[in-house]
Amino acid sequence: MTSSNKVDLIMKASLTLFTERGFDATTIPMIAAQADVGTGTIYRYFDSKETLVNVLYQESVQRFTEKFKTDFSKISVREGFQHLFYCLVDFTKESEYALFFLETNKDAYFLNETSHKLLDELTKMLGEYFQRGKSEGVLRNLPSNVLMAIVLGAYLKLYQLVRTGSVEITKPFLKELELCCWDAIRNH
Amino acid sequence: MTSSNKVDLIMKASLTLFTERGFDATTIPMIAAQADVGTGTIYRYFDSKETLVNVLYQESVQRFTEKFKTDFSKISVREGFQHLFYCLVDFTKESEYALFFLETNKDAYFLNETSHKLLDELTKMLGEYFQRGKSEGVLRNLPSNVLMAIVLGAYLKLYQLVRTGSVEITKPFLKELELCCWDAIRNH
Amino acid sequence: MTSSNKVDLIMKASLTLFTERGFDATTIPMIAAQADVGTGTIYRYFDSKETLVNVLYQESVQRFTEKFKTDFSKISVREGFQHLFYCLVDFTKESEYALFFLETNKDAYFLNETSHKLLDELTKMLGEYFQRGKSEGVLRNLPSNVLMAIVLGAYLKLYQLVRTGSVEITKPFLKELELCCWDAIRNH
Amino acid sequence: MTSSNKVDLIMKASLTLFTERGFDATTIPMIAAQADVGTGTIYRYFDSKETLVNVLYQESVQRFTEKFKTDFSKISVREGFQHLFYCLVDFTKESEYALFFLETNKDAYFLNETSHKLLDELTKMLGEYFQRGKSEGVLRNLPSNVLMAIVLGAYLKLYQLVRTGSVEITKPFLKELELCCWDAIRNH
DNA sequence: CATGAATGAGGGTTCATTCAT
DNA sequence: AATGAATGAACCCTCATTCAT
Repeated sequence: MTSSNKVDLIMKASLTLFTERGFDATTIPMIAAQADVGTGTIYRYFDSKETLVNVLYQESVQRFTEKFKTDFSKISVREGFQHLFYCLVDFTKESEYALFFLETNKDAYFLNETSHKLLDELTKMLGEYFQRGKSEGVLRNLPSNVLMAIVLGAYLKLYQLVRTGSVEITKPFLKELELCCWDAIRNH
Repeated sequence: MTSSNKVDLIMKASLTLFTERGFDATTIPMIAAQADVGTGTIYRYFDSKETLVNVLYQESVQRFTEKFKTDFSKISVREGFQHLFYCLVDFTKESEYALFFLETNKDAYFLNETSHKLLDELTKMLGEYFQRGKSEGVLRNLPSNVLMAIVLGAYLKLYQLVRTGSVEITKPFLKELELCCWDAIRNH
Repeated sequence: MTSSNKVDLIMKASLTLFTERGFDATTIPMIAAQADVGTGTIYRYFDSKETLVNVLYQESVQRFTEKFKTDFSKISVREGFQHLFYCLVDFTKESEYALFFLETNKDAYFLNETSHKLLDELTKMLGEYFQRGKSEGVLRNLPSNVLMAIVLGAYLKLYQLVRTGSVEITKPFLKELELCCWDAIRNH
Repeated sequence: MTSSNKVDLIMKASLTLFTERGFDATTIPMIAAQADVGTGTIYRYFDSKETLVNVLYQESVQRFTEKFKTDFSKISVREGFQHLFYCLVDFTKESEYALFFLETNKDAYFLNETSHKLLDELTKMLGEYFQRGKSEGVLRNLPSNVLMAIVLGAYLKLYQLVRTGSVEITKPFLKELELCCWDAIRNH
């Protein structure tokens, strides 16, 4: 009933396909078939395939950024990490394909300026958290982007296993995973 | 010796381009230009673009597998991990693009059965190592593929930073990274 | 009266756009926007884009034919030519784009039989006039369609200059032009 | 045997189709079929459909300009006109479709800067001729572009009749036509 | 052996036309 | 009656693949 019904179908289909096959291997006819709309319909809502992928990317980054925002001054570095980790978990729970922006290399040729800007914003927020952790001596003294890469890279690869059904998510499992990642970056 | 020269040129060019731009965004003329051969020449040595990418993938996996093979009975779990980690380091040192097979999702549509089989072989070897670690109580009690995902995911994402020049590799840096990864999966 | 209002809007918009951009470069949405109606509305009044262009063409030819009709027996060949010339002038004065049917090559692929028939009717009338002029020895002894082509071709090309603003129309200017054309075809 | 064999086929086919049906109504598959080449082949030699039409246009204008160039100081205005007229005749004799640039409105959206420049060059040459004619009092005192429009418009419309086979060209016929056009613009 | 000109299937995209509202 | 969202055929163009040289 909502006018954006078709838009949602298209975005959901695109997100899945882009994540599974990549931008270039995903064709507009594929998306149209998956979304059960005509190919022309996609162009009623998105100027081009590139626009579509950027909208998707930006929407993902923004939702994650929103979710991640919190008053870090009120929580410890340890709690901050738990917050980050369960943001990732919640985010991927909403959609198996939501971490699309993590799979996409940030210098992918199809990303536009807005996409870069939004990612930079998120990166900055994450960077500030990691910086504080290092200042307090709680986190390893490695560049923030390295700490991020370790956590996000590990989680991403892990979630690919979830998608293929090789691994099932349970509460205790998540708890242990969180510990893994935390142990990877904290000072011992 | 003479003709295999061209094969090498083609494979090196392909590896770089596939890793940098992805399989679909890389065209045969691009590879030919980069390798400084005619487009037709590529087809003299490889049946198709898909064949080429699979040969490349398999060659990568095999070289890595070969490098990884060692008599684990003679070393501790801790030493085994160091072996694994420095295999990754050595491998990427040979070519920035060598980890192509790690960047390629294992259910990528263009991988054929042989590629899957060779990857499975490597996975099995890695699995055995992780299994032993768990049996000895040294590693966390998580599925082996999860432990692998954490280590490889982290290293892979990290190496993407190296390729973009955001991070520089030094000996002490590698040592700390190795510890990160080890701390992520070992029992505390 | 009410619904024909929309028809008029659509036809006026079409005439302008078809003349300015050509049949193929003019889209139905363009016409709809220019006429300030919905795209669907155009199809309420015209079966198809081809129907529309033919109705337009026929209407133009018919209006011109009506204007051109006169009792030639009462006027001289010279006066007849002035009549023809000022028919062209009046016609273009009504709308800069009215000569659409002259700009359209008569073997344009989109013209249907009715359009051809109506043009033939006009051609016949013009032909009779030119024939008489030749019989009386006033006009050059060239095929009538040739005499027509000279006059119409010259006037048409001239009017394109008017549309681009390169030339301004004044009474004395028109008088001289008329003489040009007359001198082109009369016997000297 | 010449390497430009295919280029010639494509250009000839394009010229015909663009002239007969217009730029927009002519599709690349049509041109390919007419030229008896694959669609891809066209893109080996021409960047785009727009490039193709511009090359064609420029080639036409240049060949005509070359033909038209002469030492006007050595001939009278009357002789100059004969030169112009028989340039048109020769030009169209080489190919029925050679006057493509006359059929194309000079503000057609697909013409690029080079095309405009070349046409301006020709226009300037023609303008100088007409100017001289007016200075000497031989030609009517009308703007040069008007005099041009009359002659070129008349000839163009005339040649469309030739293409449809409605009119046959003979030497005496041409001689009379030349007189028609001359009488249209000369001072009486 | 090596090449690159030639090809056509299939990609992204547009737009004439339909139809539910 | 009027609309414009939805559609898919057909556009322009690319590129994996072939083959004559």
